[in-house]
Amino acid sequence: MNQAPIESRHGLGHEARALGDDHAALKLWLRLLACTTQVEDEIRRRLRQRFGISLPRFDYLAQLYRWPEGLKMSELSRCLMVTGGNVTGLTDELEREGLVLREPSATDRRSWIVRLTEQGRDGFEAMAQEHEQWILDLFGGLGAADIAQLHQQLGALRRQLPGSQPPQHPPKPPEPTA
Amino acid sequence: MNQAPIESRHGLGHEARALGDDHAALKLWLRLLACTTQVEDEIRRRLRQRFGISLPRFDYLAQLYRWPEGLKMSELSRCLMVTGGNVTGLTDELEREGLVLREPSATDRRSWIVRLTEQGRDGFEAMAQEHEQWILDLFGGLGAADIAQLHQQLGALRRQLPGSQPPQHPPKPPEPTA
DNA sequence: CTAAAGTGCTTTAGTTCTAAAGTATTTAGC
DNA sequence: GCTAAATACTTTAGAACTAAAGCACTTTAG
Repeated sequence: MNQAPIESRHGLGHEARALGDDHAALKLWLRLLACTTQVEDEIRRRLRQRFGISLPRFDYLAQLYRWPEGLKMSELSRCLMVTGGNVTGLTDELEREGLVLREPSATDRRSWIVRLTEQGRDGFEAMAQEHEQWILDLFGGLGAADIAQLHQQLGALRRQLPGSQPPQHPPKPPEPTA
Repeated sequence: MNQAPIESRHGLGHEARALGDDHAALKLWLRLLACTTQVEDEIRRRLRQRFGISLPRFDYLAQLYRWPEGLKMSELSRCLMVTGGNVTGLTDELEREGLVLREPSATDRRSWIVRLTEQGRDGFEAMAQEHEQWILDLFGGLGAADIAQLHQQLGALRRQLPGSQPPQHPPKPPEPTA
């Protein structure tokens, strides 16, 4: 009948890109990818079903939420790890939907400051709350100790990945009013 | 000048979707996502630069490589976790480039069996070898013990994710001739 | 001050993907 | 055997992204 969401919760997934040999790092990578993909697809599905929003837009709103005074489009581009062209498109749509607002920069006439509208802010808060509950559900089968340990180990992985700089926030990281 | 690859190796990345509170599961998820994205982008970049191939196509070839007798398109769709429409498009292009081959199924006239050509097979082997070396480089800063432990912990995470079935291979998993 | 280089955003063309609908063939029920 | 439903692939429209080029403005060097 239909080309359905493909029943993404099967057991195999990415964990199959290996050749025959059993190199540990490769297996680790494939498992890492498989876990992430599985969770991400589930979140994506729920966001669309529950709120009719895509994950990229949710991420976009989440970033703006953390900087109530707004961000330049170039800062958004860096935060979201996407190209500027992509930010232009997303901003166009979210602005059209009344969730964000483009304001001209006072100091640079090339630049825009993007901010959440009140509607965008309220809407995101509602979504974020449920989103966090989903994460708790998805990872809840792990105990608190396992969660902490995984978090710590991924931190170690991250630090040794080439090009890992210490996090550097755009203008300044204000309290997200939370 | 250009809207460059965005200097993907900065420190922050996805690890910023959180609100103000400090829930451990959410932080774990964001870090997991950040690690995966970082590695994946790097692999994607190297595949394109070194071999002029995209990650999706590499994954496609990798799956076929594991089943020398070929796979049905629907099986590929399941293995790669993408829709059938996507497989149709990828197959069209890879076939045009001479890397794979569509053969009619002997038992079902709706169905195609896709296989690597000799050229596809040889090409993939060369790429896969280098690809594995990249992974070793990227994860090499971790010791063998850390790698094993992370692998084990991600296995635990995976098993408790909702809908985790034991891996189920399409027809039968033959030795990949490696 | 002025030219050149740089920065910030937008536009364009093209890839990868999805969901939904369409076509052909097979399978099941009666 | 014939119809109805299911299956296997393809097609279409559209979202999300990228790389590259373009335009407007700003900064830097002479």
